[in-house]
Amino acid sequence: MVKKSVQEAAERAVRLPAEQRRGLILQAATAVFAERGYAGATTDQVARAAGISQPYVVRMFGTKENLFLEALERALGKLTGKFRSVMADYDAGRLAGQVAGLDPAVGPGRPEQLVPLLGAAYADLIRDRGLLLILMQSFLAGHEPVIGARAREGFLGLYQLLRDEVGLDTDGARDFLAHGMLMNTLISLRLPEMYGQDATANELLECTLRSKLQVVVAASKGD
Amino acid sequence: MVKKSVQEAAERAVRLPAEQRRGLILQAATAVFAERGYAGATTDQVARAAGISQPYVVRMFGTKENLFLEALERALGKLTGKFRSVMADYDAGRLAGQVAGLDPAVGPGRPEQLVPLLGAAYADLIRDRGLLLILMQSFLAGHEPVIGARAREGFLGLYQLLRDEVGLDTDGARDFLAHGMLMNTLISLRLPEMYGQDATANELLECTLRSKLQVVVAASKGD
DNA sequence: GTCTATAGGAAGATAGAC
DNA sequence: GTCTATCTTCCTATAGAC
Repeated sequence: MVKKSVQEAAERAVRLPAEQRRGLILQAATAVFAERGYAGATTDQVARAAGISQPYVVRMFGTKENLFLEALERALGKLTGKFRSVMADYDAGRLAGQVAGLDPAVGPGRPEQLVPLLGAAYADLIRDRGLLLILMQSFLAGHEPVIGARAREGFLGLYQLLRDEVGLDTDGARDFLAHGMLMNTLISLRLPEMYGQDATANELLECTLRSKLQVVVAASKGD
Repeated sequence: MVKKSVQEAAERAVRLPAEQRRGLILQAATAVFAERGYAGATTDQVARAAGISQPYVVRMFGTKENLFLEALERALGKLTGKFRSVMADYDAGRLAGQVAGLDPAVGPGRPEQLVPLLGAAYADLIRDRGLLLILMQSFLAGHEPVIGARAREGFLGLYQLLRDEVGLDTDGARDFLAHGMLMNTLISLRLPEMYGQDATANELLECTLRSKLQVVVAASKGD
């Protein structure tokens, strides 16, 4: 029966190695949770986004809570990974072209030079749809016993990274986090999608995102 | 039957004028939505918090969405109201005791003097449990068609207030919002409740909340 | 490795009594 | 002005086939 096999090809997901499938589901979950929050997202929405059936999502991750946790873990890992790789590049002198005066001995020190680099790296992460936003959603889920606890740890971990590895002082780390939270808020509010349509929104976006505006606007519009 | 009347007194809400009841429900809704988000909160939780039945909540506000909208409206109104009253007090010279050099002609200008005052006023709003957090929850609900739209408007309105009424420049308004978003995030994460238990959390809280720490910690612990 | 069917349990909203 | 009862829809999770 040709008809049946066509139907199957359309409705049935191709068999994939479990690890690869997990990755795809986590990616889909990140996007869905980022948009709708932990409570607002359904495992069925994740399943559709990943192109598989709802029970299979649950089967692979046990519970919705655990799925969120794993997506959160992945996001935290990618963020800290990116930050550390920027620092490694900087310390190895591989960013010579992008930084004005590269000698921390004179002029601005390493932390001060790293801040704009890390800020740009942060904004760049929005390409991975939902990565920053699922973090933000976890921060707003402080009342959830398991997820909230992990979110607290993760947030404090970021602060420690800024302080101990980047070398920022207390106020510097705070300011970096503050601007990160503002960026997340603007993205969550979907202001980048209004770019060009509202003068106030434009002003705020330009001033907040500076060099990374194009990236963020493009990513938000589903590029 | 004494037993029955006691039971009724315990289970049945006292009759209240509709307007007063609306206010109580909105207050309860603010707290519940602030904690669990729009999607995560249930009308039943709001009803319990307000001491009435779930259908009555729906009866009074039509839909859960509309209940959230009205609570959001109230929060936006209280916030802008508080900011404007601080400005009025400042301009009328009623804050002489609280500001160092009060003459905008010499030293720091009006906007620069207002910033810490508004910051303290902002932190003070946490006394009204959930007021700041329901705003934050609305910002994270950008995908909701109605609520998201109002949240965008509200956020841009705050930016305009800072720019046009307070008189901050673009960067000043951005920084103020950024630190507000950080404060909201810390509160949502329940870090104030950890105060005294974690060195890193303490450092971040002290540096972010400065003079208002006691207020925030007390309010978070349910005072 | 992936699906269909479905149990079991909320949650929002309505109807109608008091 | 406020409640109880309930309809309906939706969602997580399980069972079991292919």
